[in-house]
Amino acid sequence: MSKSRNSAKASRRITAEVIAAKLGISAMTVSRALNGRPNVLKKTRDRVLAAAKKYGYTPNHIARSLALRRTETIGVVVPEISHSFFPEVIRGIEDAAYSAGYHLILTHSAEDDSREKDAIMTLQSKRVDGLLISTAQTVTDHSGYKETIAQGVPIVFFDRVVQNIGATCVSIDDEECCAIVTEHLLGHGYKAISHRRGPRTVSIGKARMKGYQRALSRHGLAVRRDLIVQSGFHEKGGYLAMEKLLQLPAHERPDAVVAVNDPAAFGAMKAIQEHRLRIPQDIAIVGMSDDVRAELVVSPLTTIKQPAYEIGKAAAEALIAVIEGKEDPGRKIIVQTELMIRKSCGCL
Amino acid sequence: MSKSRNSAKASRRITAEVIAAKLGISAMTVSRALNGRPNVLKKTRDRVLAAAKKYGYTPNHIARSLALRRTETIGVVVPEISHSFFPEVIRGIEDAAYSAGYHLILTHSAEDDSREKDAIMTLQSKRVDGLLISTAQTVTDHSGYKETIAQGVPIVFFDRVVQNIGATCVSIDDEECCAIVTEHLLGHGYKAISHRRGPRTVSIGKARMKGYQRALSRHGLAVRRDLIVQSGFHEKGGYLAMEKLLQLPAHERPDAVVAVNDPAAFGAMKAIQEHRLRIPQDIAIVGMSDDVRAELVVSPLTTIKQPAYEIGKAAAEALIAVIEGKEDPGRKIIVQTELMIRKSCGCL
DNA sequence: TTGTACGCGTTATCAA
DNA sequence: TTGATAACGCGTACAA
Repeated sequence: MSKSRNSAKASRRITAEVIAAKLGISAMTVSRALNGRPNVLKKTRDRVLAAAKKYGYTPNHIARSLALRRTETIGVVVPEISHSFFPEVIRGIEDAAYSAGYHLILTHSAEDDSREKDAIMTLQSKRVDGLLISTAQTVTDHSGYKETIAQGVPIVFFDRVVQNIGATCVSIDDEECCAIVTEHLLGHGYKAISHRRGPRTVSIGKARMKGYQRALSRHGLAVRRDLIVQSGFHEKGGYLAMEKLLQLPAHERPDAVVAVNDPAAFGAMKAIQEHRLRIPQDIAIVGMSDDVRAELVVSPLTTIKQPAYEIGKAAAEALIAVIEGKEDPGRKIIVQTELMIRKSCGCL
Repeated sequence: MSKSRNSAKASRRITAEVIAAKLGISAMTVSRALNGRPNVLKKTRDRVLAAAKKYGYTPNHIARSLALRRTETIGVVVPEISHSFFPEVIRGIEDAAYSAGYHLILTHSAEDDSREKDAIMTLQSKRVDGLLISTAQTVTDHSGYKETIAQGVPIVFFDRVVQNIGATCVSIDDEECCAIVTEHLLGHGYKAISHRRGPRTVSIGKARMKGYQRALSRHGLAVRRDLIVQSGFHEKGGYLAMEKLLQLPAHERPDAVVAVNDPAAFGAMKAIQEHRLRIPQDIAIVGMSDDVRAELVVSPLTTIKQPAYEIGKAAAEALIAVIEGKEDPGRKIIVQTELMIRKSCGCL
């Protein structure tokens, strides 16, 4: 009976032990009752439940996590939050997590390598049960991911993935999708098709580039290096890349453009319009990702619709399955897409 | 020396104690070194840092949180994630939290009362240091919030706020903003101005309604009940409400519409166009929130720009200040807005 | 400057 | 069915 014990007693925060004392039972029984364990007398369980409600007892998950070495929490790392694609993905993640009783710690890397690394480290410190990552553009070194996996924290990549390092990957078939839009243009007679390519370091940039090339080869067309310009994933890059291309003499200009994603396409469209050229009559253009703005711009954009919500949901479900040992890591999950034909490709 | 201790040693997870053992010092010194406490020999600190890196030691924040009774984590509850407004708010929150060394647990209520309650409870179980909430539409009872605050968990409401219960509130001046757009229409000669009002249970719905009425009164116009129709916050509601209004005989129809927000305005616009009426010539319309689509629709929407990012940032900063005892709870923070004049109001 | 003992609130384990 | 004890891994307070 130390004095500190006495003085604290009055304002003591309610813990399982406090409830137990009120009821003249042990903390262990309180814990068992609240967790729905079978080995508790129904009568005892009812008394515990009533007391818990009466005193407003909320079990301390932190202590629980420490004892169980499980937090029922998933760490999420996205490169950006505002881009309309990610909020939908996050919604899918949240829904799946909620159903399974997991919570989300959300971080964003702002496309920055070191901030991503930092986020992953802190998330590990917080002992998340697993990680859901879409890589930042500047990431080139994958050893950090491997280390994390080696330490027993499973990773599921989505959208921007890193394959063959033991992590499950969820994405669309980027190569195939880009081949589809490119073929769509080829099928309508376009010959000089240009590509606004994405960053070389990001998986989807590389894959889409491949798809573009594959489509051309399949139609017996040579790949013209001068028609491939790096643009990044944003409007500005798309605009600048298109500007550059429009400096070419008229007969060398492309008659169509495959942009790595919709924002890049919007930028390119702006450049085309500023040059007083018409879409699709003078230059046709297609994008990828089905941004909300795609159907609203002056010449509605033909694009590939990515089911963002489904990607998030599938990724979270896969991660939880791995966490709970119901599934092995390293799977590749491909989510289905849809070609949205609008006016910008000139075939309507 | 129990046997379990021996057998576990080999695969033991690296803790401060493990690092300490390797170095022949105590766990406490490791802790001190890693937390940058002054009372550690520089030489010792360097050895600890090196060993930590070598063995890939990441301090266990869960244990730390338990000991400190602080998690450095903020719980966020938003009614929806996809609506373009909230992602920007979340980005602001994340940035402010990141700078201050806090993490975010993100939940969404899906506009559902009980799901929100559930989220708040679990968040409290996870012992977040504070809560950032934008209320769900169906919430009518505020006693849950009060209880949470009484238990010592500070709340900051943003956008959809609950005033006078001891929580800091961050929002735009909804009443004033709605008065401004309404006055803008009145100033350009519109007489029969209709309102697509929001849900009665949500603070911003009520405040905007008031602003609309105030502007009318100020111009000596009576409020016509038949021109006020509830629409909710979404396109569909805006559409249905407008449909209803267009059933009125032509001379009783409004010549302008003040929508509670942009999505509701889009819905209304759709209805107007389906009736082959022109915007703004036949019916002018203004919104509120500056959705990304506002400037892209056929008749670009005049609206109030809400600085979503700033709202999130201000809310997170205020919460952290309260958590760290640097500020008292209960403040009202008003974020500045901007009137974006486009074509839909007919004054360009 | 460094180490020891103990508490944070829960659960696993084993005994009753 | 229930209880006592010892972890989980860290930080505080005090002693050395």
